[in-house]
Parts: sequence; C-alpha cells; structure tokens
Amino acid sequence: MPDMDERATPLSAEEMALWRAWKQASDTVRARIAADISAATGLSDPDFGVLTRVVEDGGGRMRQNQLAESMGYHRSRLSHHLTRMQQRGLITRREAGDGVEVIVTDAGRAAVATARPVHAAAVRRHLLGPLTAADRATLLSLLERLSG
Amino acid sequence: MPDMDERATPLSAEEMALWRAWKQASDTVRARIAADISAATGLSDPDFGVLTRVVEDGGGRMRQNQLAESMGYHRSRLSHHLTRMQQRGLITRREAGDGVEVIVTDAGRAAVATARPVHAAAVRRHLLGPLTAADRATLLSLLERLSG
DNA sequence: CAAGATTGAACCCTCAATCTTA
DNA sequence: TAAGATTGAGGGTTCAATCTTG
Repeated sequence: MPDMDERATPLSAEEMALWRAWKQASDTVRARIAADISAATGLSDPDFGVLTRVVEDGGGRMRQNQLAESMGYHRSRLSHHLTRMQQRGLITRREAGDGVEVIVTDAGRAAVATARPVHAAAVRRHLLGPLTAADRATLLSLLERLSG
Repeated sequence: MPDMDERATPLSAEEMALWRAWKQASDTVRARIAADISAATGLSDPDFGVLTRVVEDGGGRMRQNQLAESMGYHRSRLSHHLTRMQQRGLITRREAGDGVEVIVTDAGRAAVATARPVHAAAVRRHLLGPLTAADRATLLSLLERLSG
C-alpha cells in the first residue's frame, strides 16, 4: 500500500503562528480580566455574569429558567452553579408556582456593585486599551465572521 | 454623603459590542476545534497538547518536569492530567533517576496521529478560513499586542 | 533544605439519568 | 407526557499542603 498522505497538509509557519497567537491571546485576556474581578470581589466570571443578569435585567430576582435561557446555559449547568453560589451566600432560591425564583442576597448585590467598575476598567486595560481605533473596527467585523 | 460616582464610567455601546464579540468568538472557535478533535479521536484539547509535545519534541518519551515547563503547566495540573490520561491508556509513567518519565503508549500514538490532520483542518475551517489575508495580518499583530 | 511530584478540596462544565408535577 | 430542575459521574483547573529524596 502506497503512502496515502494520511497527514494531509500540516499548518504552515504562518498558519501556526496565527493559531498560537489566537490561543495565547484568548487565554491571556480572559485570565487577566477574571483575575482583576476575583481580586477585588472574590467573584468568578460565571458568578459575575449571573449576578449582573439577575440584578440588571430582573431587579434582583428572576426565574431560574429565564435566567438559563438568557445566559445560554443548560439547566444542569445553572443548577450546579446556583448551588455553589447559594452556599457562598450570593443568592437564594424560592419555589414560585411553576418554577424556581433566584433572588440575589445583599452580599450578592454588594459584590456585583463592587465588581462592575472593576470589570469595565479591566476590559479597557486588557482588551480595548492596547488597540488602535482601526484595530477595533477590523477586529469587530472579523470576530463576527468567526462566530457566525 | 454625596454620590461618589462609585460606578465609574460604564462601557459604551461600542466597547461593550467589541467585548461581547471577543468573548463569543474566543469561546466559539475553541469549542468548534475541540469538538472536531474529540469527535474524531476522543482526545480533549489538553490530551492532544500533551501527546503532541511528547511525540514531536521527545520522540514518545519525556521527563514530566520538562513537559510541564514546555507546556506552561503547573506541576499539579500536569500530574492530575497525566493520572487521567494514564487511566485511559494514553501514556505510562516510569521512575527515572531524578524524575518521572512520561511514555506515550501505542494507543496514544495512534490517537495523536489521527488527530493531527483533523486539528489542521479544524484550525483552517474555524479560524483561518473565514479571514481574508488582510484580516490575518492585522489580527496577528493585534493579538501579539494583547498578550504582551 | 530544595526540587520534583502527588494529593485533596473547591471550583467549573457536560452528559445522561432521574425526579417532580402540572 | 412534557417542562423545570436536580443529581452523579467524569473530565478539567487552581491552590495549598504534603511527601520524597538527593
């Protein structure tokens, strides 16, 4: 049997460089922003996301099912996460007719209030700041193509 | 006490759009590539990274410590991961004088050989393909600035 | 002691199975 | 039965504590 070229064509040096830079930057930016928020408040990225959603879109309380949908979370993921957040005193859950209602505690409100400006500053410092206006425009259109 | 402007300046609509697009694209591209590799071989992203490193840079065997350094992994992370990979039959570990030697099994070699072209194709399909040559050039320089 | 490695706990995510109840 | 929610198992990561051995 002849060599079937099973290895197809490997990534060229240019392709590899872009791939590695992409992976590196994705990880780095995410980690830096998460670290800033965590240092200031103890909140993880998902904690911040959940609290922000419930406080801003629901005034501090929201149906668990609606929360899952609006965040693109599977039921089980949200259930597991809320269990942990509840144990840390960030939220409470209450049986509410046809579903469960998630209620942000005072501690949860305080944490997210502290986190908000830290998050904005972190996004500016670690993502927006290093880019020129032209970079930002190109990047936005290109990112949208990648997610499509 | 007057309002202290505790909320600093929130992200503008443009800033928010770029931040969201960034998060979205980071997650999407990573997930798609990982899904392709997993579907073809059952390997996770870290599995593929470890096997590639040991096979390509070490010919199939490498000191655990050296592996950790070359991958930027903390000792404990690598230890936990190798324990799982060992249970799945992808590698073996052997006491070797001043450290532990990681050895890729035949099953590990087979898996990474299958994964390699799938990975290259996935990177092209999900990252490189949707971009123009100009996009790629801009993106590379911009990503390097973000990681710096 | 110091370096290499392991371990346990806590966090996070996914999948599949289960429970509950209208 | 179907929707909302939980649970358990298994994979992944981090941190701090520990073990081991030159």
